[in-house]
Amino acid sequence: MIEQFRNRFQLEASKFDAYAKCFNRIEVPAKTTLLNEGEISKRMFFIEKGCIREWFNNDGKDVTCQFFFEQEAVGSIESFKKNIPGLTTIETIEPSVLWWIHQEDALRVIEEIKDIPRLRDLFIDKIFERTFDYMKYFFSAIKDSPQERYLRLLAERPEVIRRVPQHYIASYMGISSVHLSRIKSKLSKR
Amino acid sequence: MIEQFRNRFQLEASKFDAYAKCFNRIEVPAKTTLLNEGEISKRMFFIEKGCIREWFNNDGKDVTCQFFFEQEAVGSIESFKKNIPGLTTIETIEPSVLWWIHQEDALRVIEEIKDIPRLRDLFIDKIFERTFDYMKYFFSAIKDSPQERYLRLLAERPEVIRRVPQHYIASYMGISSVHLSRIKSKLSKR
DNA sequence: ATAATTTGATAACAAATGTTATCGTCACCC
DNA sequence: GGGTGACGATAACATTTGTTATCAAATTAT
Repeated sequence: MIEQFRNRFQLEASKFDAYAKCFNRIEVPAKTTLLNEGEISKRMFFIEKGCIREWFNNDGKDVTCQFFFEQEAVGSIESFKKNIPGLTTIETIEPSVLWWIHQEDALRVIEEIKDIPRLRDLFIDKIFERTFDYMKYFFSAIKDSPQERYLRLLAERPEVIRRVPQHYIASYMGISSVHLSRIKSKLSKR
Repeated sequence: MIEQFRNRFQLEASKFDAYAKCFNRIEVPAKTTLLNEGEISKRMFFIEKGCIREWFNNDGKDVTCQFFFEQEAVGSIESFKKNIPGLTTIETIEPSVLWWIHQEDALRVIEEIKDIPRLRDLFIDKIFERTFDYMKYFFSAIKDSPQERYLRLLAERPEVIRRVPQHYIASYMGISSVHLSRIKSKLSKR
């Protein structure tokens, strides 16, 4: 994991090592809560192995708002800067191997990165990508039927379909698990 | 308009004037198409007065994806860097006074801005804000009923309700105009 | 191994939402 | 000032989606 980052960002060795010290490796079983509103000191996670979902409580029902897999960062910059949407809970779906960093360290690293043009541009691109993603999700939500959205998810993020329990996917799609089951059944009859 | 920007960004006079030269003022009637897939050279607009909607064609129906009002920028950075979602059309809803800039000029200004820490941070904050907005829209789409989303729109962006024709709002909410009419009627009966 | 829990499919019924059509009002154009 | 089209309300009916309940299979815990 560490080596991947070293290659990816090409920092000077001393600086990289300083950053690397901030990261802690943990292994956790499935259904482990990593972050919730109770916690005061926030953390950010990188997934070496496993799969995570982010969700929040809406009138007693959980609404899943995102899934994360290997090589992705969770508990990310957005929720660091503001708390949106309200406070979310992050928990593992599969047994996972994670690297975590304190929020303050992450923010400090980001501030330093902003002065290195190459990394700054990389950072800005990452934010843009995230913006595009959420634009896509939003547009898809208003223009596509649930069945179309399921097919889109299957095409664009097959990992989600393969690895995530179906009722979480239904919640993420904003439909009932019964309805998702019907969609699958209808599709399989072709 | 120009003076507002001068105050907002506090650039050196010479640089500011160079930028200012790139902007062109136009006045257009309602329902004017400002940008569509036919156009090769793209433009970006700032609204001095009026109101704009952005939409795209989805199987023969228009889907409205956003509304813009005074002091907002349209045809923005996102669609400059990538073309998402596909190509959108931008048209005025009300008679409007606009300032436009060539895409290339806008990109050049942005590149220069990245080296001025204060403006760079402003720029990054703007992108973040946009990301948060679309996250909120997406989450609201999966967790709230159409009626709740209407009330949210009324609370958070009353301008949209006041100034935009209802069938555009319905399209933006991803519901039929009949259904939106029913929601309003139901709410007014309380 | 057995029990308990989670997951997913299905049916029956209820509620929400879409579609099509009709009508009235209002603004705009000649 | 009469026509035209845009806008919005409403009704009737069709379709989609949610809810609740039940069952079976798979997974996990003891």
